Amino acid sequence: MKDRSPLTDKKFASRVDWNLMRTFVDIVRAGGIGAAARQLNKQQPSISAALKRLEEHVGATLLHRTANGVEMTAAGKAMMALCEDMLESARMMPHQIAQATKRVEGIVRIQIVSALISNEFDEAIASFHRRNPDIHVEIRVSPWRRVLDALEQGEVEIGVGYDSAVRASLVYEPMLSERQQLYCARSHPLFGYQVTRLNELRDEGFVLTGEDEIEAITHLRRRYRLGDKVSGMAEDINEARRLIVHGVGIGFLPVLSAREEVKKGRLWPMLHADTEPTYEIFLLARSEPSRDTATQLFLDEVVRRIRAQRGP
Amino acid sequence: MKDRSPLTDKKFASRVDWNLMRTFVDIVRAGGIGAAARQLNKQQPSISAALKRLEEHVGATLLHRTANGVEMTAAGKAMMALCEDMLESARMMPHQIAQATKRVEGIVRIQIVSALISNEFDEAIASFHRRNPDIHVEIRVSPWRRVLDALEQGEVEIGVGYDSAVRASLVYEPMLSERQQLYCARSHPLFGYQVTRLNELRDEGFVLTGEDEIEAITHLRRRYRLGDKVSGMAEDINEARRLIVHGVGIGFLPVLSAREEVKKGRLWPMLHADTEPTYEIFLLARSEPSRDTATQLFLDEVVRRIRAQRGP
DNA sequence: TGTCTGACATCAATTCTGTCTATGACATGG
DNA sequence: CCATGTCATAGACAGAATTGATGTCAGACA
Repeated sequence: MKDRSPLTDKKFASRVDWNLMRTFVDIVRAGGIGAAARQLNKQQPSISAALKRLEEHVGATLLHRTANGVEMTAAGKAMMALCEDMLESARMMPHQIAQATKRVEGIVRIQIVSALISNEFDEAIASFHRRNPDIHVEIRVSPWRRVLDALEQGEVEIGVGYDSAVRASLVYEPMLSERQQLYCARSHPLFGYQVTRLNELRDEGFVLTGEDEIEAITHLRRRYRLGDKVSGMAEDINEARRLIVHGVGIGFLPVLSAREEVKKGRLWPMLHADTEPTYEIFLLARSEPSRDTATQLFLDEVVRRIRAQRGP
Repeated sequence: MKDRSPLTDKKFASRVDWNLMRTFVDIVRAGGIGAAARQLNKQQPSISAALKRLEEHVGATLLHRTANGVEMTAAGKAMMALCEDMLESARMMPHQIAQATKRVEGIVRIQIVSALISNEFDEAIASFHRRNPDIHVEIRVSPWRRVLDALEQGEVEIGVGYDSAVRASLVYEPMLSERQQLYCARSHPLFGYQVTRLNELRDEGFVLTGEDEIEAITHLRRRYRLGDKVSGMAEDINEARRLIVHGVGIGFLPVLSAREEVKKGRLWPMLHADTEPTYEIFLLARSEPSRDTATQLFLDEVVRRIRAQRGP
């Protein structure tokens, strides 16, 4: 009965050294034992031995040692998922405890694209401020490229917007998918008509959103030579909408942000709904280690809500 | 900068000894430092020191030491929640790894009350068998009291049924809430009529379910002196329904189990829907340490599904 | 091929840190 | 007011993890 290693051990959780699980995550993330050792300022044999101990307790090979690093076995992947959960809990501790202990002070700066419509986000801000009245919340509006820059520069903690690529320095939480539509004013000759051939619009005067234009739209415009004739320009969607409503030109707007005007009969969607360009709006933050407690709590709040919304 | 204790530590998760979190759970669950020490076969100062180390790292008092044990502070409660998450992950490891590594063999015996209708449960069994074809699944039917006994005796691993109390040796996962209704057959003079005064039924011949009768119903019957005249008896709901359908007597049945017969016009619900007795059906298992991998995996599967169902 | 490099494993010596024993302080209850 | 429970502190100790040196193996490159 000395052999208390295998998987049938009922008291596994109370016998293993939980630190081995943290080390395991480090090894996998680093991609190898030596690599992990360097990151942790330890000696390589130390990590090697730790992994061995863990595998002994578990009773299965977790990682295959290859000539250039390690790769997870099936068991390793299962292990990794659980270990990452543990890490996530551990990471939360300072923040959660700060919140429970004292009133957290600090500042959360948010940079956001204009005219975003999201109930979850609004509610998250409200509830966050209710729970943490001493945290100062600041919102700035800018074109989406500026949102990304500001985040990476550390000018703000949180971003909301679009991105064409995925940067390692940021984390992306999908918030909602937005659609855009091409609108014209009531005074426009095509008001009330659906346009099927985009070429027909080549000579129309366009209201553009400049730097704030989503790339999908830019491509679409290039393709059909739309907007060669620019009759108006505003980087803020709300202002662009004003220009379009007042007949300065036709132009693309997010459907939700135009809904009210459409209902009032002041804007007309010119394209068939199936052809509306779609893109994802993300909640953005710098990746882990550089977040302070205020930011982390805000992030928790929003992520929790948008996940709850997306789930079902 | 030697002082790297407080809450603002960005690398908290990678500096603390994760084992302290397990110990923390043990202390809270045991209700005191000494008590925890005894359970863990350690000396009291050892645990005391561990808690102190943890509190130092966290930078907050987690537990108030009182004359008879400890009690959690606000910070302690926040900590406890996260530590329990970690423990839960750790507990899962042997089972998850077993599943990932080999085809798990074993047996899961389920004792269940008759005529239970639950899609989630059915699907869970199907998907469980798909993922673990080598695990033998056995289902037995019995009155609810027998379900509880069988579980506690270790005759079966899983139970589904009702309980009037809460026993420490079992864990309860709410599965669905069932309603019962009083039915009569088509041949009955009251078929088609709603009974408002239960007293009127005092002289009716009843079909009873004996030991399988839910306590709420027993009370209801006693109160109105129903079922003094017993004209039929069957512990299996399906058989009781048969007796009622064929006019042996009137009797209570779960609404779902009678639905088909009602639709076919062979049974009639005599009471107003608002007065239908309601009770919870639980998924039952013995508490933690005595579960084998097969049982744990089955439990995971079912719980995951019924939680997903209940959540929204 | 041979050799070089980088990856991981093994081993003995050392350092460290958690544990134990013993003792003290403090509250509660009879 | 003493008995009995709680937890805290201090110093000795032992075991476990880390170190640093060395060994093995696979792939890359010439």
